Amino acid sequence: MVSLTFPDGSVREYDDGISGKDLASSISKSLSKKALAFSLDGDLMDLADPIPHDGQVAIITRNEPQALELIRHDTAHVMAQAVQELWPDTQVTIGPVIDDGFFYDFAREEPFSTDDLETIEAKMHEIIKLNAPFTKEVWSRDEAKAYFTEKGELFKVELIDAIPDDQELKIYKQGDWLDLCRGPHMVSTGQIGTGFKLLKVAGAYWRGDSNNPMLQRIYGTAWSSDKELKTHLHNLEEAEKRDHRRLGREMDLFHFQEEAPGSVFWHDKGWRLFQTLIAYMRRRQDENDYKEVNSPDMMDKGLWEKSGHWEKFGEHMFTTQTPDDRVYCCKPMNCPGHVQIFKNGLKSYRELPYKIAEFGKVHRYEPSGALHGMMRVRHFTQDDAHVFCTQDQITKECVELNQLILSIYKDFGFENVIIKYSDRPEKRVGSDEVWDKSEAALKKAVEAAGLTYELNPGEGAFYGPKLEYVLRDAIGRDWQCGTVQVDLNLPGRLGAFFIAPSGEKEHPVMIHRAMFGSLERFCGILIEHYAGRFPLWLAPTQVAVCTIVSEADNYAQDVMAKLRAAGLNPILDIRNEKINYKVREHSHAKVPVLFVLGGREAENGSVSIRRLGSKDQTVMAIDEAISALQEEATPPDMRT
RNA sequence: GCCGCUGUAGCUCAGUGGUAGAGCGCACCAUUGGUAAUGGUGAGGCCGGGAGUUCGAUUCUCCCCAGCGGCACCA
Repeated sequence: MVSLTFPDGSVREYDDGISGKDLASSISKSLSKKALAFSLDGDLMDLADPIPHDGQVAIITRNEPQALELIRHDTAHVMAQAVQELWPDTQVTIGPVIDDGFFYDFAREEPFSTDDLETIEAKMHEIIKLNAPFTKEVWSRDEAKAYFTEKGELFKVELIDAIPDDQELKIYKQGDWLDLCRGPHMVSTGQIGTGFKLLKVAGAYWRGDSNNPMLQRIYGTAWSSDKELKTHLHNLEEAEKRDHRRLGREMDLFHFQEEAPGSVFWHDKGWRLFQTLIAYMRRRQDENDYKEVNSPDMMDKGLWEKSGHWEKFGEHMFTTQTPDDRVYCCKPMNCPGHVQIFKNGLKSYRELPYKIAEFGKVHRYEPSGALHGMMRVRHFTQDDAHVFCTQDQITKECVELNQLILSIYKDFGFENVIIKYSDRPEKRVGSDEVWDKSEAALKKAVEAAGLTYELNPGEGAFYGPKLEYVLRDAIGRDWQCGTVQVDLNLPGRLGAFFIAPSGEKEHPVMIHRAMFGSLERFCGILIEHYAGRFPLWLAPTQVAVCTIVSEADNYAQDVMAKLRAAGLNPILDIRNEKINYKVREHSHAKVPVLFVLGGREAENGSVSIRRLGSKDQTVMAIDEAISALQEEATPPDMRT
C-alpha cells in the first residue's frame, strides 16, 4: 500500500502500483481528463508512471503553475519533430525549458531563416492536432547508441555516453517520432494547445563551449492559454519601450556612433544624470571615511605584468606605443594605481583601514559581440574603491560595506537584492593557503552580516573570492552591480606593506569594492528601471516652464530665475506654439513637472502645475510650488 | 570572437539595374491659442565603406565596418 497526502491535507491509502492516471480517475472523471501529469513530493512524473512510494501527491492540470514546465518541454519536442519532418537531414541535440519558454538546438548545414519559423509553427500545429500520445520506453545503452548512430544523430550518441551508467536511458515517443529525454511529459501532444510562438533563431555552441561546433538554436515561448501568450508578447513589447538605447535617443541623453564602438557620447542631459549619481556617491563615500583619489589612465606595461593583469587579460587591454618605444596600457582596473598611492609614503598599522575611492574610467577591449548599449561598453567609469586593512579587520570592513551597499540601492528603489558568493576560479594567482584564508574571511563576513547568499563556485576574480550584488528591477530583470572582493594576492605582488605594531613589515589585505559597478551601465539600468520617468532628484530636466501667450513671457523669465535660485534645473518654452503642442512635446521628453503660465498666472503670481503621467492641473502660488519641488528634488541621503 | 539578420533624410520606414520617396522633426511666414499635434511654404541624401559584374549599381556578387538577436567572454 502507498499512503498519499493530497494538497488539501487529506491522506489516503492506495494499492501498490497505482499510476497517476488511476489516481486521477479515482478522484473524478473530469480530473482524469484534464490531468497532464502528477507530482510526488514536488517532483513531476508521467501520469502513466506507477506511484513509487508514500508522499505528497498532486494531479497537475494546465491551471497549475507547474504545468507550464510540461507544456514548454513538450512544445520543444514537437518543434524538434516538426523540424526533422521538414528537413530530415537535421540532427537534434538538446531542448530545455527556460524562463517563459524553451529552445531546441539543431545541427544543420544551412541555418534557419525567420521565414522558416512560420513554416515550423504550421507543422507544429499539425502535429499537435494529431494528438499522438507520449509514451515512454527504457532502452539499453547499446540499443540506444546503435539506433542513434544509424540515424546519424551523432550528438545524441555523445549525450548517451555522458549519462552515468546507473541512470536509465529513457526514450519518449510521440507518434512516429522519438527522442532521448529524461521526461516527464504530458499525456499527448494535443495537451500543448495553441498558446505558443517561435520567437528567434540564434547560434549556440554545442555544450556551451566555444571550441565546439556551432548549432542552430530556435527560441520559443509557450503558455497554457492563448490569452497568456498574448499577455507575454505584449509585455515583451512594453519592455522594448524601456530599452535604454531607445530612451537615450528619444530623451537626448547620449548616443553611439561607428567611430567609437562601445563608447558613449554623453549629451548634456545624460551627463547631468551621470554627475548627479557621482555627486550622490561622493557624499556617501565621504560620510564613510573614504578618501577620493585619481590614478593615471595609462601606465607602463611592466606594472600590468607585475600585477598579473597582462598575463590574464592582456588580449583585452588597449595599449599604446609612444615615440620613445615604451608601451603603455590604458587601465582596465584601478587597483594597481591605488596600490601605488598606498605605497607612496610608509604606512603604519595605525592608518588602517586605509580607504581610497576613485571614479576611474577604465578601458577594456571587449569582444565585439559582447557590446550592448551602455550595459557592456569598452570605456566605462567605475565607482571603485580599495580598502587596505589587516586580516583582522576584514570582517568588520565587509560588514560595513554590505550595509552601505544595501542602503544605497534602497535610495534608487531597489529593495530586492540577491547576493552571490564566488570562490576560487581555475585561472588564478596565489597559493591555496592564501585562498583558504581569504575565502574563509569573506564567508565569515557574509555570515556576520546575517545575509543569505547563493553559492557561485569557481566564479571568483583571479586574485580573490568575491561577493556580487544583484538588483531586481521594476520589471523583474536581474542586474549584477556591486561587488566586494577580498584580495590577499595583489598587495604582495605589487610590494605593498605597512609597519605592524611589532615593527615588522606586513602586506595589507586589499578589499576591492564597487557599488554602482559601471556608472554607464547603472545609468542604463536606471533608465530601464524607471522607464525614463526619473524621480525628481535624478531627472536631468526637472521643470518645463511653458507659456500660453506671449504676455506671460516676462513672468516666465521671473519663474525661471526663481527655479534656478532654488537649485532646480528648469527649461523655458516661450515658443510661438499652442499649449497643447508644448504639453505633448515635454511629456514625450518625460519632463516630470510642467509649469503652465498664461495671463491669469502672470497676474496673480501663480503657476498651473501638471505632472508627467497625469492630466490633473494644480494651481499654486509660485513660492509655494517651488519650495514643494525643492523638497521633492532633495536627494534621498540629504532628506531630514 | 562565433552563428544569423540589418544598414536609404535628424528619427521611423517605403522603394527601384537608368544617380530616390513618405510621415514626424528642422527652417521661414502667418496665427497669441488654457493642458498630448494650428495652417502654409521650404531646405535637407556619396542609399554604411571599398572592390567587382555591367554601357550604367542605392539595387546583383565579394570583402570590410557598425548595429541588432543569441552563443562564448566579462579582471
